[in-house]
Amino acid sequence: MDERGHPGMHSGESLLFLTDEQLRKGIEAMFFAYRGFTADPDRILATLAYGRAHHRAIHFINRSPGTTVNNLLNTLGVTKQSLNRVLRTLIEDGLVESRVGKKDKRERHLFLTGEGEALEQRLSDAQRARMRAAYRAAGPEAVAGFRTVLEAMMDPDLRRQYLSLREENT
Amino acid sequence: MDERGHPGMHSGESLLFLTDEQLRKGIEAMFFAYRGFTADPDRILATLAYGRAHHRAIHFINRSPGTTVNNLLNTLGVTKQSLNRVLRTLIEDGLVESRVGKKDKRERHLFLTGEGEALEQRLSDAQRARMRAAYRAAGPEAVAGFRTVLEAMMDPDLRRQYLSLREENT
DNA sequence: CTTGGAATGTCAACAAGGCTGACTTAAAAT
DNA sequence: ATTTTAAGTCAGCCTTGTTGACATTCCAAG
Repeated sequence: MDERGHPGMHSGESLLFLTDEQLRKGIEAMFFAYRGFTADPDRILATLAYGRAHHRAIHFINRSPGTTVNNLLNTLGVTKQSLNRVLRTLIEDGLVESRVGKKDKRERHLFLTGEGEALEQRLSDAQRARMRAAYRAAGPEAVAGFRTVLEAMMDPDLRRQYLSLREENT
Repeated sequence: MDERGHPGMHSGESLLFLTDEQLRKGIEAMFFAYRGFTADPDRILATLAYGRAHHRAIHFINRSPGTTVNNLLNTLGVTKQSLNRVLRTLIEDGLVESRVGKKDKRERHLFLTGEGEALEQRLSDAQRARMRAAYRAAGPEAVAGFRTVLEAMMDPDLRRQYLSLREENT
């Protein structure tokens, strides 16, 4: 389709970085990078009979201790049945604790146990090691650009969640 | 530590962008952005009884027409049984054509049919639209940084594949 | 020419982790 | 008192990944 940037759109600036070829490279970069992104935790999880879904739950419970099931549902974007299956095994295995809400007793507030925190550490250490290497190799300016583009790529709802993440609900 | 990043250095410079908190934000950015990244094609695929696996196969066959099954296997990082299941439906549905190799008749070379190309267009148009919006909002420098960090995040094998992608094998 | 190994395809079985739908329980809100 | 909400559960289905076993084809080395 449009192979080179058309100068006359917004201003006179070069839009060469918006060609289909550039976009295709970006798409493939996302695909390959995401594989790397999940590779290290996946290896650890495989030895424990857990999967990526468990990792995600653990990550976000750790980030927001006391979060409710509903909150987690919205963050993860899965059905409560899917989440419940994962959560149940984590609670049975003693990695997550579910406490009945004080104000609203219908709610369950989720916390990592000591053991849960230990696994979270193992997983995020592995994932951060790769991120750290990539960040260090790329430098601070590239990192800023990386984050900017990723934010712009999110759905608005998720971007809001991503940007807020300061709410603690206990 | 001070706040400004100094582009070219690596000794006494600020490493604030390498804190665990910064890394965690990067990790979550990847998670949320990847959701956005796949959302639009997923919606189209859902109406066609295809999944992400079909999209990936179609994408890489389109990128390298005539690629062999083995090549595709390496690129996608799945087992041949998994790929075969997807490939079979695509061939049955007339989106992909499999031609016996001329030099080595054991190999199958894969091509998109007209119909296959049409679907590829629909899917990649949708995906590129989001990427284009994100790129435009972020600007060329951010895009360069985005690509740099993603490349650094890949496994070395995959990075090589990502960077080459010029081989045509027919 | 024979044989070993590579590339491909296929069958079966299984698991993770998505989904929908239906239903229960408890508690809050109206 | 009734309705709505939060959570949990059961059943069943789908996609997409996995292993393992095995057949076929055919190149290439002995």
